Amino acid sequence: MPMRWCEGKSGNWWHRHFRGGGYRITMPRQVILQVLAESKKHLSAEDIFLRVHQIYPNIGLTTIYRTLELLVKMGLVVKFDFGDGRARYELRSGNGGTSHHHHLICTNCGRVIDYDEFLDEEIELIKKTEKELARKYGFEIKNHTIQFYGLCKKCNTVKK
Amino acid sequence: MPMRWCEGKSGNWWHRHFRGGGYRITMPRQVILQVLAESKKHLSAEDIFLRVHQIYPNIGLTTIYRTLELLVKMGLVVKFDFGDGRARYELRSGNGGTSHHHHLICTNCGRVIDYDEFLDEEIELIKKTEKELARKYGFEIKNHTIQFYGLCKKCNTVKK
DNA sequence: CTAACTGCAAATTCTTTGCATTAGT
DNA sequence: ACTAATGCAAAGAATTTGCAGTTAG
Repeated sequence: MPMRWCEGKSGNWWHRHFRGGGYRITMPRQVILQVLAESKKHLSAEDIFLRVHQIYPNIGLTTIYRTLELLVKMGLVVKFDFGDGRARYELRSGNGGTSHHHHLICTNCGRVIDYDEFLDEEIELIKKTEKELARKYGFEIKNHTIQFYGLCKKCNTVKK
Repeated sequence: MPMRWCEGKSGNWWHRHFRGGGYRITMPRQVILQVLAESKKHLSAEDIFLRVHQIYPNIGLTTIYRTLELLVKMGLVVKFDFGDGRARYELRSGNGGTSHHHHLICTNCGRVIDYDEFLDEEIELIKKTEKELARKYGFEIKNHTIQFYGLCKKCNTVKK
């Protein structure tokens, strides 16, 4: 029904991930991925549910959770915790390439900024650290997060 | 009753934080801080509750939560989320000095390792980034986290 | 066809809140 | 004494689970 979004003749870029894992390509999954792809930034399960609901009203919240869990397991989506009790989800950078997720979070109002300062240095350090951690602890590292917490300009002046 | 832990004649190091903020020094708070100081590493509210309970059985879980909230607000404790739906708490490094909290988390079994590779570089980069973010976005940065997620050696071989 | 997927409702789990009581200062 | 702090029970919120019906391959 919807589905008009960067699809090749043989399906979308993520189809192989599904086929390969023996997972079925269903309408809910397509819509959820579409929503994630369109609005990219740290959505909560409920955010996703609401947007998905507009496109395809039959999809339940449970399916959102189950699909997100699958997508995270497959590595297509990253799950975050900003400390407000609800998880956020973000599609991994388009296709290949390591994705980086750097957030600046206001602990008072919950505002989240995606920053991009010193990314190159950061990425270099992360890579190095990842390699060393993998070697030393035998971990297979899948992902990482870097987050700064504090008070945004507004909350800082209002001084609650 | 308990309280035999690095206290000067005029009270523990954290007393001034309490007095200064107009907060009372109560038994639950003392015990909770003792537990945090003794076992340092990423405890959940329930972990803390259980240990506190052994020392002083009357303290309720609610008080644990309320005290932790206060301690976080005061900056004495750092709150973490490792993605398993329960928050973890850690006492900030002893006294002064910026504390750094670096974790390597197995997404399968939940094991958490505190790593210490490339800390100097990391700290330097963090400092620089913090300064820049404060300048650019007007944030007053209070804290940060760096976490790596992946499969630990065991979970990786068992290949679930 | 048949096993994976879905939706609903109920259940869990973690955390917060209301309120009467207790205890620092 | 005056209030902050506590404990209990109940409420809330996010996420998970059981199960019968649905659908992709």
